[in-house]
Amino acid sequence: MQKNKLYKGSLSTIVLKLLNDKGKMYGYQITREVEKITTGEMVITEGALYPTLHKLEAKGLLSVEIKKVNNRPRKYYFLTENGKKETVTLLNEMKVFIQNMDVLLNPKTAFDV
Amino acid sequence: MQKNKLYKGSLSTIVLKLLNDKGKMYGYQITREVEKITTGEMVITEGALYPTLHKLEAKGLLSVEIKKVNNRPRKYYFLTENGKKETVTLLNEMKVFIQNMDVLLNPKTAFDV
DNA sequence: TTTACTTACCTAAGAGTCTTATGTATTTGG
DNA sequence: CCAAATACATAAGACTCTTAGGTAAGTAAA
Repeated sequence: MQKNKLYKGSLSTIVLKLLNDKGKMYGYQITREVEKITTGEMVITEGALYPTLHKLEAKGLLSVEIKKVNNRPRKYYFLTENGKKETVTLLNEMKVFIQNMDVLLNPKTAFDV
Repeated sequence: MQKNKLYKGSLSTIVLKLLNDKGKMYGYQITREVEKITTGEMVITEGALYPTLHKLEAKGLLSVEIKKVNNRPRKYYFLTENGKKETVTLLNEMKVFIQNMDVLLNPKTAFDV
């Protein structure tokens, strides 16, 4: 998370949304996918991601399935039912935040109307 | 900062932008203004705001002017030259963040095109 | 006139989230 | 063969906010 700032608290929202869309993903894949989608502008560090995945699993929002690929283990994560509900909640919170930032940072003058 | 989430790191951007637009403001006024602009949806706690103002001042981004109003002191803050530059930087970072969140959270399907 | 609320400043302990720096181990590409 | 990529992980520390106080003066209402 360095090149372009990731405001603290947004990582869980990103992870849950990706899993919501893709069904199941493993950690390393998530870091690649975020870079791909944002054309390299946003970078998720592994030091932030893995603890976040473990935390979400501990909260019962994610489940894990370990598969061996090329003789190496991969941990595929996917949303639980509670995880799906939480995804909706967090996406809405982000939407409200962005709306609030919009009115704060792009105030409309009388001339705009 | 409770009712609707303020992602960590965004408070300085909000403060600098308000001061950029209003010229000078005092702490309590900033908390009122944010609530007013966001129709009460975003609340800045004083426990977060005052340390932030002191930090921005220590960094040389803000200057202070104390005025007595109604026999009580008010600390008016305003941007220094460096503060104006930093405001531009932080506003741009926020803009990029929001753009990245948009492509991450609102992916376009082939049918959208 | 006492009580409660608003204005206006402040600090400190703790929680939460990320950065930075490592570490391990296998596979792949040149 | 060696570097890079793949794939997981942890730990110390920094930073930012929450929560919970505290001080003090003015204002409104009962």
